[in-house]
Amino acid sequence: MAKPPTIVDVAHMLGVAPSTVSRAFNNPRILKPDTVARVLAKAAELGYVPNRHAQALTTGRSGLVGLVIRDVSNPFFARAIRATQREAERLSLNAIVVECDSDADREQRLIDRVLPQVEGLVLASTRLSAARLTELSRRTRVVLVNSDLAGFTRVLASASEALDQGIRLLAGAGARKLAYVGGPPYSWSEAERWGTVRRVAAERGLAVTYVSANMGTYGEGRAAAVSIAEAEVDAVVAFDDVIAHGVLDGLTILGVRVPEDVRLLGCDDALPIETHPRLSTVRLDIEQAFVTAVRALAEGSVSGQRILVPGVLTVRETT
Amino acid sequence: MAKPPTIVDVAHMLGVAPSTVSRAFNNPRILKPDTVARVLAKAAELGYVPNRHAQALTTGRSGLVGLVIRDVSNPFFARAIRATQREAERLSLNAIVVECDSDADREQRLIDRVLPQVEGLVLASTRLSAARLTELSRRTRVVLVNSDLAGFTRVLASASEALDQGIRLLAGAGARKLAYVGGPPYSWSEAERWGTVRRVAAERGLAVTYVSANMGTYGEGRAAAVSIAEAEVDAVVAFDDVIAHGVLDGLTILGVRVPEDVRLLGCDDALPIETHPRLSTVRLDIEQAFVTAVRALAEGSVSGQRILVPGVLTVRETT
DNA sequence: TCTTCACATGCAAACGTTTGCATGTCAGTG
DNA sequence: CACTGACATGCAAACGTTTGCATGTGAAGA
Repeated sequence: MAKPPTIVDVAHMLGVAPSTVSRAFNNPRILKPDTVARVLAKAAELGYVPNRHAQALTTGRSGLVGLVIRDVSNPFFARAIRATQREAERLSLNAIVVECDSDADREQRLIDRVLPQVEGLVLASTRLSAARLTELSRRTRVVLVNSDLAGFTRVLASASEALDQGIRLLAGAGARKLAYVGGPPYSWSEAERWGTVRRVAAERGLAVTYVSANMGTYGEGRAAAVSIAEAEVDAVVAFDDVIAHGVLDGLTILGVRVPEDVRLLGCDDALPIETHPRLSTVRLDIEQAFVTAVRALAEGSVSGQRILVPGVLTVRETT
Repeated sequence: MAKPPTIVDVAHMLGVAPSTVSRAFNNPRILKPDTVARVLAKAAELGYVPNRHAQALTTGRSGLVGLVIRDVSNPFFARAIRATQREAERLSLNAIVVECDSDADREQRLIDRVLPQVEGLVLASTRLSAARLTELSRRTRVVLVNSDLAGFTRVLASASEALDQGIRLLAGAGARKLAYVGGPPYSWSEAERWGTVRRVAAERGLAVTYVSANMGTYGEGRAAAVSIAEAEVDAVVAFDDVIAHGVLDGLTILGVRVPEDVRLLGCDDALPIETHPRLSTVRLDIEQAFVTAVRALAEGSVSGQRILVPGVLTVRETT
């Protein structure tokens, strides 16, 4: 691990000034093409790579964005990570991923830690209070995903419209009693989904019972199946696919057939696997949402706009 | 986003030298306790936070480690990311995650990009050639996970022993014909697993057919079910749980019952969900593996040791 | 009372870039 | 042939730390 060559090394070997080398990389058009070529050639020969720390120090730009999520094992966030990283790559950035477990204090702590290294932060379904977010936005650029807080640039992956369609479909197929298995409370997604379910159910004259799966785990979904079976509903809408799969498994164990006895609709469409029968769901355009978020960050748009990215109903075998 | 206070601001307000402030943070014991207290208090009051870029420039330490993986949506890597980040956190580091899709060139490109920012790299199931790795190790610290290359510090999450047990269990239950559904070729894990299956099968006098699922996706697993059914085997061992679940679904569609007609054993135990019947598998200690890797990096142990982390057989309902 | 030394702190260089300004050259114009 | 500019490049300061060395202080020992 010999120490790498610096801009000065390259400059000396060529008998030019360090600034010339710097410009050959950052501002080649103001140099004589021949000079640029010589510098680049020599740099390649020596294996010169700019020192990002030094660059960051002078320019204030570190080339890093932070992505703050709740749970890496949730497939939703897998898609989020991939999209974020891909877009960052396109913008010559690197992404640093932080998992913070639905715990606001931990989230704050971890954010404080990455803060000094990043140019900006994408917060997915953050648990931070409005006050803390405002404070945060004074220290760095912030873009919110799936949090609808006025004044912030925010991207919302909306399931509302597709869910509406889905419920009408269920009602059309004869469903009268509905259960909604809710996910993490206080999240924008939960509020939007539960709100939509309640509203549309009311419009269509469907009864709806609420069952909770606060942590959003598979196990909770399976446990929820018991109360669902007791409630003798015709259809279930779940907060997301992980929960939906839990419900599916739970119902199967109890001898309830899906979709014959009960129809089931999930949300996200992010699972790396399928089950049998294949789950009907709302496919969210998570990629689009995070790509948009990263772009907004990079552009430095502190515009505070509210961007909605709609999902689409994907009917498979459980409805 | 007013520009944050620097060490010099703090120093001036207190009438001390910048170096004193620096020492109050990094080397408090050589200062008068009272001074330390005053500095810390004033720093807190001003909201002073050390500039990591400047620190990185002088010390050469960026506080960042890179984690290079193949596929974020694979649950194996979800556990890897979590463990890495947690351990990094404990060591006051941040982790930067890079997904590179089983593509050596892309991997090289992305590594080159993060290289200047990180103190070291954890490469999980890398696709890089030995030559490239050697070259890489001259430029930064490298720890390998699930690649067994002599000379490098490497951590191996081994399924061998547990797989051996599992196959003996299958044989004991009367299995005579085995299928192995292989994952990404050229990976150490694949070599170890397939090697173990073949060896143990031979020892027990079992016939074994190889079916491939090169990309390691659910869909390939499901497709593989067809050839499995044709081969009329008694038991299937799959490279990992994602594939195993695909196989399970595929077999179910074909009317083959698991475990009655065919027994099924997966590997990893990382899925955020379960299916019905619950999958028997080898639970790998992925956390332990990555925690070890990060520690080795942080300690700067270029010792080149080979660390084996064994998995345990977890019998559930498919065997 | 003078010397010695430990201890606490200050000074200034260094880390590797970027960038505003100064300088030098040369072609084109009058 | 002198003058103006455009153009290419050099010079040096700045970014915010860390750290080896120098300095100043006061207490302990002689």
